Amino acid sequence: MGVTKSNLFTNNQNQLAQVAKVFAHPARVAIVEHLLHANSCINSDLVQELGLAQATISQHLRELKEMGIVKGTIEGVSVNYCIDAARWKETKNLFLQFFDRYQDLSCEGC
Amino acid sequence: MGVTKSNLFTNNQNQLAQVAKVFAHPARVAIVEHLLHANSCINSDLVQELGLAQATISQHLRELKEMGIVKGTIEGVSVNYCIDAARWKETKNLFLQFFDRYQDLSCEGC
DNA sequence: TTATTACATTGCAATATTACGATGGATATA
DNA sequence: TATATCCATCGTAATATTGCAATGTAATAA
Repeated sequence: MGVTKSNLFTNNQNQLAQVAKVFAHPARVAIVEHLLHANSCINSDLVQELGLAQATISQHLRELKEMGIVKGTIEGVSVNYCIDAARWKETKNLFLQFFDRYQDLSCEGC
Repeated sequence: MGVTKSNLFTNNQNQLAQVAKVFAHPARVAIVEHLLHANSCINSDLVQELGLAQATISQHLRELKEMGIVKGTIEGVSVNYCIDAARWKETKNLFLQFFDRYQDLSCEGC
């Protein structure tokens, strides 16, 4: 019926899926990459950079903020966005652990 | 209007987003983890393991196959699924490169 | 005060995703 | 041949996501 049955899965699986969702859209990947590159920027920079409407950028930034990967600081009229370094490391480790958990990939059946 | 504007982004960004989509659902994370753990299994194993309907598991397996991370081999009546080791490494590296591309996270503005 | 700038939020339309029952094809077994 | 098993696909329903115009808010500039 279109609703993910989160209760069937482990916390770790749900957590990884939720973080993966953040990177599951090229606009958000682009925003994160731009922030990593530029250290910080404002909404209108991203509108220029990506070519999406202001409202759309704002919405993607909101999701990134909700996930904690990005944080915004009010600076006069504008809001300065940047990567939350601590959360970035956490996220990175979540993926690293997932990929490193199994080293012995030896499929006999295939 | 609800359609991702892929043309606005780089190949790398679209590629990463597409792979991330695979992990953006806990059922697919669970399937991949089970396959990594068990080396290989059949559809009905996953139905038992996850508690989702057979048709739903089949659909998730299809997406994993389309992304190349999982491959299926016909074995008598059933289909034996396993992780494609080469693709797994590629995917892992895609994420590692993304996370490693920027080491100097020093936000002065925030 | 008025205008401008920078964003967030809301509301809408289009599309995508998730889930399952039902059906059907293919292979094995009695 | 008849029956059972395994699984892909189709059709359907519910929900989620994407994108934008319009509107609202708050701070600054004229």
